[in-house]
Amino acid sequence: MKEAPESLNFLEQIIEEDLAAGLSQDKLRFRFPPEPNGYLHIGHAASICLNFGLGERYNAPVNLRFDDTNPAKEEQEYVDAIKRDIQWLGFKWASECYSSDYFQQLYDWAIHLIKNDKAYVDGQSAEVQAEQKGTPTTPGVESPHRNQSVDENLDLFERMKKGEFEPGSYVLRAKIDMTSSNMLMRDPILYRIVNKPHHRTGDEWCIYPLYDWAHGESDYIEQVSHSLCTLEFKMHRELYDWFLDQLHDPSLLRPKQREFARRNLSYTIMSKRKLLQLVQENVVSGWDDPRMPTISGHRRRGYTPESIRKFSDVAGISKRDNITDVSLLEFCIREDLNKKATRVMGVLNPVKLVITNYPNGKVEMLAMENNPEEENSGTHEVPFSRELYIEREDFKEEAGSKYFRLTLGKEVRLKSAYIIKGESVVKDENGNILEIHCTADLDSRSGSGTEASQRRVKGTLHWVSIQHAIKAEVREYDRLFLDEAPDSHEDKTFMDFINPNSLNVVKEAYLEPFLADARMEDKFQFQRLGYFTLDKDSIEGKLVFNKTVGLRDSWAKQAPKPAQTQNPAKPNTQNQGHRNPLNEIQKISKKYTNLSGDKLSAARENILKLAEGVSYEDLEPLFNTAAKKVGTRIGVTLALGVLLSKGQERNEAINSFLQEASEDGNELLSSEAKAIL
RNA sequence: UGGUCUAUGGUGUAACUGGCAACACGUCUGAUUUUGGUUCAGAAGAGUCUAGGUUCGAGCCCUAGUAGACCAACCA
Repeated sequence: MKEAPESLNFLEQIIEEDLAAGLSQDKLRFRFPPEPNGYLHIGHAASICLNFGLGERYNAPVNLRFDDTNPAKEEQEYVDAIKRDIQWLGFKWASECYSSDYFQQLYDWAIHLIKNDKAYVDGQSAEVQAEQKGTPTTPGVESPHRNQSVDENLDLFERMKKGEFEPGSYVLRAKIDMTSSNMLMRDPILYRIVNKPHHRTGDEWCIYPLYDWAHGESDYIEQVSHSLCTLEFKMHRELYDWFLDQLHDPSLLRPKQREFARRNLSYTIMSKRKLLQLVQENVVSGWDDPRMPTISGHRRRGYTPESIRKFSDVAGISKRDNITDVSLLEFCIREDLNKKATRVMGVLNPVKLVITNYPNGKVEMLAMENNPEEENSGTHEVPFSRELYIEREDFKEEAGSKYFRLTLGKEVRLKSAYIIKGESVVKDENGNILEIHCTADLDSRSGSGTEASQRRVKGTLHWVSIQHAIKAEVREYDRLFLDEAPDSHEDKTFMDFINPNSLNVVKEAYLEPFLADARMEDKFQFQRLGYFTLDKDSIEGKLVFNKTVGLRDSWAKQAPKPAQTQNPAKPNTQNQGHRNPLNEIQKISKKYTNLSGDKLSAARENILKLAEGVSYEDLEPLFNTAAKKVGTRIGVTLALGVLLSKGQERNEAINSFLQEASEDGNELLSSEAKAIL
């Protein structure tokens, strides 16, 4: 068998190259390095799946490392939540590491830098130092402390460590290059003083390393071969390498930082800081609110680990900015749940249905398939009786032929039960429907094998027996934001796009009694409605269900849209400049010579129409289009014809362009040119 | 106005050392269906940001543009 022509992402290609260049595969090692200052979200899931996926692919260890160098923001709660989420996704880390475990080593290395005259203690204020740093376009100036003696630096750093100074009074800086075009190389800070207890080291330290000093060195200590991070750290690579240059022992592996684009999802945000704001301002109920893009939010909502891993896998990894449509995530969870979820019935917006020819007091237990997607999933029993609830939207007194549901005089099947026909309605004085009366074809019971049971009717409805139904709360969710990219607007913040209707609580839904025994980990499909799972707010006798995601609904698409699902104004990240008519013409023209017949004349018409919006000033530069780009020249010729007919004066440029075109070997071009010459 | 990175259907990714742009989602048909679900069959949709160049041949190479992202926290 030939190997499948598998395509590698660019990071896998880099690793393959390193392997080919002599890196031994058993040296491969990865890490996932979250800062414990918030909960993990779906973007982190991409990074987790990437790193742990590489670990699985190359049979290499993957460390979980908490980047805990800022005691002001970090908490044990977050450490615990992060571990829980990674485990839930199904990954096992080789070692649980903490940057804080390396504080002593980092300190020793800092001393080493000072002794080599590569670092110095600066006692200027943050403002002054910022001033001296310059801007991306102007070089910085050196600190007056830059050339202090090694001994003085050693002494000051020692006293920083001992806690003799106030926060902000002194920092340790690397001595690199205040004129570098990379701002991070302008004598970056290695240590600052923070008088806050650390969640692991307590009061042991009062100086803390900054990210750049801690991260690469931690990678080095752990002998991580490939340190993968998001694109915003690209600039840090130069510093990462500089630090390693100062202390790398050639007998040890030297870590390599590479960057990939973070995963963005449409209609949500992926910033821990902003998610924290949603939590703190009570826009959501917490980090695990089912509307949150966090892993814990998705879990609570009913997503499976498999679906999130599938999503990360199918979305892939690259270096370009992206906004992945949520529909891809929704596809992944539906695909998984379709195979797993137990089919049940529940009515969220009930209206009473009376089967007038069904005996009062009679109860039948009907068999209902647990999962038609799975052979041996079995059945469970659903009680059927004279009085039922069905969804209000499933009945109309009269409707067009495209409406497959219950109307007066038309037949539909009650799922797993009988075929019924609408007969009459009972209304209150305001015209609201109180009851629907129907008759059942009593021979048509599902599975009875009778001829009537085989009859086909257009629609099938779900239902519950009123007398047997259990009541439960059902929470339905919509996207949290109304904008596709809520945090990418210059004039507005993400808070301006909060969807006021993102949560819909159905206080009293009616569910089949089977659901009374539901457990937290169960996944259900409420037939025709969507996938649901128990929420943690459930208590004995008062269940709460979360709607994970609806079923695909090709009926709803035809009907008028319920809400703001579409957002016509595309913020689109990258403007490729196809907007103006001239660009359109160029685009059409390119393939002009490949066209024939109707398509050709349509393209010609199109160009002529678009040419109405083109100015001569814009068109003229295209006169010197390369000779072999015949299509483009035809387009230009056609557009020029339109301009001339509108009164554009002929000039030398026009005449020589047309002359040349009319003599061209391509007939299409020459004839168009001759026509207007 | 400095530096770095990126640019392929509506979206996300492919295309190995150049060889007539592929896959998934989404969209639209049709069939199947006791879920307007699923499944199956099919269709439409880009000629690869622009212009020039090298080449028999360019999404891949070269040049010049354009657009977007990132960089001046004692955050990570």
